[in-house]
Amino acid sequence: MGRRNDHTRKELKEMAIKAGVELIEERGFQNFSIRKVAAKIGYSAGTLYNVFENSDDLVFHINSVTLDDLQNYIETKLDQELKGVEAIKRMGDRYIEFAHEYNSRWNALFEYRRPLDSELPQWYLLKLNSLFAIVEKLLLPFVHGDIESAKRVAKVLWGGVHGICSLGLTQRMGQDGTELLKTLANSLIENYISGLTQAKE
Amino acid sequence: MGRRNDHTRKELKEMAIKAGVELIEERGFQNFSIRKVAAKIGYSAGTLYNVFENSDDLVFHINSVTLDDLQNYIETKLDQELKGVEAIKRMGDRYIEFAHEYNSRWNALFEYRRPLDSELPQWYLLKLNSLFAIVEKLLLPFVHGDIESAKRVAKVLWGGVHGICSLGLTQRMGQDGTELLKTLANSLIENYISGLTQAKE
DNA sequence: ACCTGAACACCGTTCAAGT
DNA sequence: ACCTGAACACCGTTCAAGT
Repeated sequence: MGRRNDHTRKELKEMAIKAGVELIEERGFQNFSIRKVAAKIGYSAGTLYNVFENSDDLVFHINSVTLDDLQNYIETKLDQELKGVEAIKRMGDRYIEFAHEYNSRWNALFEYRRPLDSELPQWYLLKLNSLFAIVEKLLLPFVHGDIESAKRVAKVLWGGVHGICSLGLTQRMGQDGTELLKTLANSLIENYISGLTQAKE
Repeated sequence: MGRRNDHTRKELKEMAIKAGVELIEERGFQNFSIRKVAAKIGYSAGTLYNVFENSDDLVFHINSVTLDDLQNYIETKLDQELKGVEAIKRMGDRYIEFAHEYNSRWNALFEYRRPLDSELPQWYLLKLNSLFAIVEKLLLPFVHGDIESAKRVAKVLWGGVHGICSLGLTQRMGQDGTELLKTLANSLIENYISGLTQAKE
């Protein structure tokens, strides 16, 4: 036993995150464990504690990769031609598609339901922020450029679409498939914005 | 060891569910285990396997109690005077209050994020249905009495409010308190319905 | 028939001891 | 300095054996 020095700290971290992503993807989050990740990369479990605070910390890093992939998925498939409400509806569609296609990893994003007082890591919150920012930008025209309003509206829409997707994919609204969920999300986006702009005039 | 027959099967089941509710309430879902529930009621863990299929089955029964409490919480606090949109907005408020007040149990409701193909128990789905039914009934006037439309709109609204509540309470939209979350949910309900009825005319 | 306790195959986490 | 393996305190689940 003892030092091997096969990999740098940084390499180790990357290997573990990659292995974790694969483990969740292949076998679902229920089968995830820090011990399995260690086995997958050929190290002992203890070693991962040199590199991550604990199991939660590793999961947050895995989730961070998933958020990057999600952002990428949404942005690259977002037709630049689309404007305004249509663009936001397309984003909703992409979110639901991603959640369906990468279901285990998307689930992992929300596994950490902690007591109210527990906090998410700061760097993780920043990453979430940049997802919200995409919608905020698209919303500016509807709120006369007021960034605070855009932020609020973005929360309503992301929250709303996420909720429909979440209850839908976990079978809590019946047997609805992704197509219906997209329809519901589109309905939410379209009518909410329509109601909002109506009221302002 | 051996038979005690202190309690009937039914009593045992009720004791376990009650103990589970308390355990989650007091120490959070992370600290829940079927072994702790067994200890709490003075039986061995094995005994609970005579009465529940497995740990998941016990959790579903605990969640069932939570859904009853939620329905009760919403209905008893729902001012009978309120009509239409105002009544639905009040429901959203109550949902968020409940999720905040009984946060651990509310969290437990959504812990079971399983692979897409796993199914929730039939009796549990029926219970969820009766929650949706409350909103559907309130929505009928807005959709010219069309029950299918009411069902769709109810999914959008429950989903939407749940999503705002879920992302909000788990700190995924920032540091927003329940008051702001209620405002967001109200905005969703009001403007969505407004947009919806506008479009129909 | 009902219940227990031990057993099995796992967890996350810590840390003395080895190189 | 880095890494391991054993240890600790847990899990969910099964089942032979006891009353």
